[in-house]
Amino acid sequence: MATETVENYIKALYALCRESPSGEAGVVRLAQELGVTKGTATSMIKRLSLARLVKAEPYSGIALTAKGNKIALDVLRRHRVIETFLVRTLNLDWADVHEEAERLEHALSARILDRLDEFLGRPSTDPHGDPIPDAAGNVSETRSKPLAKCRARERVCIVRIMDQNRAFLKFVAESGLKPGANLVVHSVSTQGNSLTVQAVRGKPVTLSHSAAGKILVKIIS
Amino acid sequence: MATETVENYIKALYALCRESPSGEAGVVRLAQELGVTKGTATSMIKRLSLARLVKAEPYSGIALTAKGNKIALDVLRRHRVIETFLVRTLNLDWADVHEEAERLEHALSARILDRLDEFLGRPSTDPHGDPIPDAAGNVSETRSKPLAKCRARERVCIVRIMDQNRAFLKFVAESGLKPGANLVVHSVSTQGNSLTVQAVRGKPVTLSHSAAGKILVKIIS
DNA sequence: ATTAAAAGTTTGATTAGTCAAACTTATTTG
DNA sequence: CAAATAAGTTTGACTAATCAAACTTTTAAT
Repeated sequence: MATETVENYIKALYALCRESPSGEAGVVRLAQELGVTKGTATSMIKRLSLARLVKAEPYSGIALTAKGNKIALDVLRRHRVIETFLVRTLNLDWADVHEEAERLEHALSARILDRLDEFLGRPSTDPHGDPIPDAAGNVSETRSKPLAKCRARERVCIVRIMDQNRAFLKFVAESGLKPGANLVVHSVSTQGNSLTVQAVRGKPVTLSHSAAGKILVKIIS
Repeated sequence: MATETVENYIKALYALCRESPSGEAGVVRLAQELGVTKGTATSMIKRLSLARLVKAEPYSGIALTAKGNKIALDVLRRHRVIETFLVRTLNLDWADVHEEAERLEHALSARILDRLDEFLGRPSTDPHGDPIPDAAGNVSETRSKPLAKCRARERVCIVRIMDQNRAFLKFVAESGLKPGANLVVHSVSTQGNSLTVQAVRGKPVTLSHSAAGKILVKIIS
């Protein structure tokens, strides 16, 4: 079994590879993400490379191997099942659960994970709308687009919030923009740097382009 | 915060001090308990002593300080709340939960612990009958005596099983001797090395003296 | 009261994970 | 394109936790 530290590196690499267009991660960003120096990250990458969890040539990009990917999905599954449990069963605040899950995800055995998953009714997404990989590592992502790309008068349903920042999540929740909420796009500013939406029984909310970019929606047919 | 390793040393020391008549623990037993060499245990004791968590002179007994005791009770609380959750909510087997709780107890924040405790209705004992210290570190142990000290025809209620061994717990459960079960002591062998008991709606079970010594009971008035 | 055994300590080495700082390679940008 | 900057690597040192093996002290036994 990978150590807690290794799991954290793998998880961070998974996220970085996702959001980078090349599909590869860099040492400096990785180090930032984990709060270590870049030298530390380099030496860890060397270890992961030796263990065949990542593919990395000196002075070039880093990518997960199939083996590394499997670990990433496993950690992600544990993380998201725990988040769901903390919100649904223990009534923890939406905005707080990320940090808590971060600590617990490494201590969960396969057996407990499965019991927890069963107890929760095998949820397909966590409270942020992030898909929960199944035990085999399959992820089914709902087709969606950023709210930022919507046009005026479109009716949409929020699918996912792509940000774990506590302040942002608190704002999103207070505006009634949690996953599952139905919205109408009121208006889009001419320069496209903000848009106003209204939840079914809520007040109109104006969002910056960057905020609307982190909210994924599907169009209601 | 103490590291996971430190928490484990403290917890083991707490148990050893309890069961020793002098109230002090020794390095060799401690090392055995934790699966490390005695040299390792010695050097850790030195560190704990420096951190004022234990009181220890070279070549003599080890005792927890007030500070060390507080940590021990905190870990014990986390351990026992988790065990209760695993058995009551996730339906894990009585005999398996100890090892699982061992891994989880170090990853539980105070906030989650309290929510879990609340969710479970603030239980006073875990599934083995071990008392759960409250958040302030108070433990209320039910007055009880070992089943081994009972006489024939006494009616008793099982309060606590003082052993985490899986095989023993499986045997105890299969014999219907879980905490809360009511028994009649049928007979006590002349040499006192075994005794036969019968649960209310169960078959008679014969227990060795050592097994009966690990089962704590209270007399039904 | 010696001496053998058990308990406890010390020493030197190892692995995981980390940092600071010097260094090298790649990428920008004037 | 050359110089500046950013990205990545290496080196030497450190802490936590561990082991094996030599060593010392205490305890038990003859």
